[in-house]
Order: sequence, then C-alpha cells, then structure tokens
Amino acid sequence: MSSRPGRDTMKDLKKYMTEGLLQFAILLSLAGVRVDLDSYLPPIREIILGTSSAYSQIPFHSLRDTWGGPSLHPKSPDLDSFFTARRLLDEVRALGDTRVPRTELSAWLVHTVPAEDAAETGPASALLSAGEEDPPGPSSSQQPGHATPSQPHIGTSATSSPGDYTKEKQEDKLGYSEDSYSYLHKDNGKAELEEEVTQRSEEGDPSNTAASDSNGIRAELPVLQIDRNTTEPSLFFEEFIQLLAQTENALEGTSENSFQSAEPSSRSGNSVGELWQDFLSLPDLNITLEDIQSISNTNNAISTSAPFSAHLTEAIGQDIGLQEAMFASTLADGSSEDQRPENLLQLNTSAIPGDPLSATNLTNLFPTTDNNSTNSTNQDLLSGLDENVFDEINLMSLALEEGFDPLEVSQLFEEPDSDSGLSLNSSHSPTSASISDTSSITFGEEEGAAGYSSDSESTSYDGLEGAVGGSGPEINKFCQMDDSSYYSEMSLHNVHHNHTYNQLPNQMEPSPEHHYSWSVKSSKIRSPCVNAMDKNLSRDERRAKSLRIPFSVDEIVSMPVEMFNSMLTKHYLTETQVSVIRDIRRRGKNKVAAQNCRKRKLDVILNLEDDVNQLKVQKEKLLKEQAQCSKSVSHMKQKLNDLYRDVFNRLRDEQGRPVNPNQYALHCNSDGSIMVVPRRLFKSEQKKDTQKDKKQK
DNA sequence: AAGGTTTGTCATTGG
DNA sequence: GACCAATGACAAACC
Repeated sequence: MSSRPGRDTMKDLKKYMTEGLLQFAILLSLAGVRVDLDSYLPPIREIILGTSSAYSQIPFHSLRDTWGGPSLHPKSPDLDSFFTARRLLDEVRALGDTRVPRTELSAWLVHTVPAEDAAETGPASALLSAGEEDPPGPSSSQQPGHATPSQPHIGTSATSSPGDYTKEKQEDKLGYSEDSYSYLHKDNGKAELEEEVTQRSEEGDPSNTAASDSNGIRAELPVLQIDRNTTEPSLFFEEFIQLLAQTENALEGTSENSFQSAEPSSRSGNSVGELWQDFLSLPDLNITLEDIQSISNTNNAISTSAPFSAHLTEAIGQDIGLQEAMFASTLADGSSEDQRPENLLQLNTSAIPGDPLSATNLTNLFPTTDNNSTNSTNQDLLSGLDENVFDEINLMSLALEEGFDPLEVSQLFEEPDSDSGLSLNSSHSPTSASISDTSSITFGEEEGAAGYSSDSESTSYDGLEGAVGGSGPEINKFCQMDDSSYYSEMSLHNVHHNHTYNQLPNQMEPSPEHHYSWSVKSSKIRSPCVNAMDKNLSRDERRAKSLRIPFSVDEIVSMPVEMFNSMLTKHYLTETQVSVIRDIRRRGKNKVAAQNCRKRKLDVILNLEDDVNQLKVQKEKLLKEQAQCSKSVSHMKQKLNDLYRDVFNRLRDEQGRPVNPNQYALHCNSDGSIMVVPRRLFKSEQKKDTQKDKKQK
C-alpha cells in the first residue's frame, strides 16, 4: 500500500485540503456567511458526486439515487475513508491543545459523524469520544477570562440563526424525535453558538488570523481543531451525532445488515457517502439549502432580487465583505424570522449606557463573520473599541427600544430655553456624537490637504481634536469604533425606526435635521471604513461635527439671517463654534454663489454661442439675398441695355437716318419726359452737376 | 506625466 | 458700515 509513500502523502494532503476546505465552506454557508473558496476547491459538484476521480473520497456517484446500499468504488474509497477518518482523528488529537470555535467543529462533525455511528469501535467513534470525553484541556488555563457570560447580541443571533434553521429543517425532513430536537435546539443550538461567538471575538483567536490568511490551505486548519476546554460542544456533538445516526439508520434500512460484517472502516466510509448522498438527494433538501441561503443572504436579495440557488458553489463562491456579511445577517434576522427583532430589542435593551459589558455586546457584532476569516484586516477592527462610543450607541439603542425618537433623546440633554425646533445639542446626541468622534479623526489630515486653511480654524481645530480624542495613533481605533457604531445604528434604523421609506429627503420634516442628514448621508455612505465615509462629507461638515456644532451645514447655510443670528445668540456657543459657524455659512453661501455664477457664466456663454450661430445664419441669409439682388440688378441692367438699344434702333433723325447711340443719349427729365441729347452736352451737364455737388458738399 | 475640467475657496467689488 | 451677491483668481482633486 505504501509502495509509493510520497505519492500517498501528496494524495492524503490533497484530500486533507479538499475536504477541509469543503467542510469549512459548508460551515460558512451554514453560518450565513459566504467565502470565496472556488479558487482553492475543485467544483463542489465534483467533490460531492465524485466525477473527478482525483478528488473522490466516497463513491457518491455509485450511490446516487440508489437506496440499495453502497458498492465498492474502483479506487477503494472505503480504505480512503478509513484512513481519512483515522488521519483526521489523529489530527484532532494532535491539536487537542488548541481551541476552535464550536461552529466549525459542528460543521466538521456534520460531515464525519455518520461514519462513526455504523462502527461503534471505529475510528470515528474514537473521534466522537475525543470530542466528548476529553476533559478541559490546557487551553482553558491558557486563556482565562474568555468564558465571559454570553450576552445576547445581534451578531450572535445572526450567526446562530442559520444553524438552528438548518437543524430544524433536518429534523422536519428526517423525522427526528421531538425530544431530541427540542433538547438540541433549545439547550445547545442557540446559546452555545452565541457563547462561542462571543468567546471567539474576545479571544482574538489566533486561528482567526490563520484562517484569514490569504492562503486557502491555511484557512482550512481551524476546521480540524477542537476546543477541549468546553463541555457544551460535546453535548452538542453528541446530540447531533445521535440525530445523524438515527437518520442514517432510517435511510439505510435493512440493507445495512449486509454490511455489518464488513470492516468498520469501510462501513463508516460508505455510511458517510450514503448519508451525504441521501442528504443531498432528498427532494426537500433544496428547499432546506435555499432556506439557509435565504436566511443568510437576505441582504443580498435586497439588491439583487434574484432567487437563491441551492448550488453550493454559488453559495460559497460569492464574495462578500465582512461588514456586508454581518449586516446581511442582521437584516436577515430582522426580516426573516419573527424572533430576531425581539432579540435585537432585547440586546439593545441590555446594552445600557455604563454597562461594562456594553462594549462586549457590540463587539460581538463582528464575530459572526470572523468565523469566515475572509478578511484579515477586518478582524483588526475589533481590537480597539472605545467604550464611550458604545455608551452612545447604547443610548441610541435605548431610545430606539423605548420608542423614543432620537431627537427626543437628544433633547433630554438640551438646554431648556431652546425654543428652536432645529436646535439639538449634538454633544449628547447619539447620532451626531458618534459621528463627530469620527469626523475629528480625518479632519486633521483633510485640513492639511485643503488648499486654503485659515490659521484660526486650523489652530482651533487642532485643539479641539485633542479634546475630542482624535489623536494620531488612534485613528484606526476610531475608525473601527465609528464603523461599528455606524453599522449598528444603521441596522437599528432600518429594523426599528425606518418610518421614512416612502419619503423623499426633501419631504421629510425639516426640523429633525439629524434624521434628514443621517438618512441622506447614510444612503450615500456604503464604504466599510470611516475614512471612506468621511470622504463623502464636506470639510465644513467634518468641522461642524468635530466641533459638535448642533446644526447641519445645510441648516447653517440656508437659514435666514434672522434665524441664524438668533441661533447664534440663543445657543451657548463658544467663540470658536461661532466663528466656524459663520465661516461655514460664508463658505456655503459663497459656494452656492460660485455655482450660480458659473452657471450664469455658462448660460451666458451658451447664449452667446447661440447668438453667434443665429448671426451666422442671418449672415448667410443676407449673403443669399445679396447675391439674388445682384443677380436681379444685372438682369435689370441687361434689360435696360436691350431696351436702350431697341430705342436707338427705332430712333431716326430729321433726315430719317438712324441715330448713333455713341453720339446721343437718352435723358430723363424730372417731369418724366425723355429727350435725346447729344453725349457731349450730356457729359458737360454731368460735369456741371458733379461740380455743383462737390461745391455743395 | 501633462493638460483640461470641476469644485471649493478667498479676495474684491458693487448694490 | 454691515451684509450679501457676483465674480475673478487660485488651488486641489479628478479625469
């Protein structure tokens, strides 16, 4: 068997990578997040159906649509399965000191467990026992403090949703007992995944980094790791394995007896293959997969509106960003299942300002996609979140949960004598406060890049930036912070308080400027990071936010003078704020004036061009008329000459001789009479007339 | 990389 | 004199 050990090693390595990536991809699809593994995997169809012998682990194609039982694959896949299971078991045991998210482990067992059921003493069974019975390993002591109490949060619910849904579907289709289902679902399914995600997010698990490596091979490694320091996953696995075993027994029926005498390993391999084949060939499976996909990708459906395909390659192959995936899960939970919005509300309620766990709650927004490990840089976004921002976000969440309008919440902090409906003290406004922290970051660099920068503005902003906390080294920190707050608020807005879907921005109420500006800006802001978001804001907008000016730039600019002056006087604004507000107004008006001026200039230019064109047309017309007149004049001259000649031909002198036209000419008198005058006399009279004209002139 | 366009801003002027 | 609109000029960003 080992006549060619090098080739066997490569073969094992190939299978190792392939099935690991496949399991990882299935896991990610179950978790509701997609990752592009197409470049690392052969077509999923080939892997599953075995059309490519190079990747065939199990004779799926020979078992396809057959219930009679497995048959031996020409390449002896039973041995492959045996060694595969054995090797995986060794891998798992060898990696016992490492910790791995339970979600991934669950998916790994989904693929592996049926094999062990057939052979109680088989290697897969040993694997199960390893996962179940191993006491908490050294990892529990290596990473203390990770076992924080699981807090419900948005990201967790999003992550656990597909898994629960999948299990529920499987239970429905395969006829699982109600007891087992309820136990699995209620006790282990959701809470376990939530805690796992929470734990993973707080750990900064190095497996994430490894999984997020651009190398697809490394991305497979965490799948093969096992968390030994927790016993709950074992329970989960046990129940799930039992369910799968029941399924396998139900599917194999009596034909299974003929294989009981066979080698356990081969039987396990065939069981896996048959279970997979049956699982995939179930007529309702497509619905299940579609449901899974629809749950995890509702957000994508919003943009694409295309039906989801159950094809796993599509599910895995689509590229999706970290924030998009998280946000998609959040939206999907809010739209697809009734319980999810409730969870969101509860989560937001639990996120009380000042709660030390509030930061954790929002930090948990991201680990749902951390399991995907699709983006290593995004994982760094979790590292340094400011608790103050979470307090502000939690305040917003509280307001949303309690049914208050954010405007009302912000007015709680507003000075009592403010009679302006527009006035909001954004220093306490959750929305504007969270944004202002961000804007103070990029403001400094933008200021330097700006062409003109008044000294007073620069200096004052620098000082205020320090007050706000936008120091240089913390740019990334605030970027992450704002990012999380932005997405969390966006999700909350969309789920809970989107009352303006049918309204255009200009149809909204003018007074809650924050709503207007936020909705308008949020529609433009889709970039994953704050720098990109702030790039959509003008310099004055960033200045206003950095100084916590409680008015939007549009308000400041378009406000009437009286209202503007009253605003400056009624609000306790610092000199810097007043100066900046006046500058904003001046620049804003000048900007509009410049735009109008350029528009007018352009209109003038266009009008002049039209005039030029019209004049050209008129010129051509006149030239044509001139040519026609000249032509007519020449025609008239010709006629006159003809008439002249005809007249002289008919004239006769006193002797009856013809009159020479060179010696005589026709002269028209003023009374209309015509006389025949000798030319010399006619010329002398003409000379006299010309002289008289010259003298008169 | 050079050149054209767009846009924001400042300085100035006139109403 | 303050305010504002208009406009030339400049610089940065963008194409």
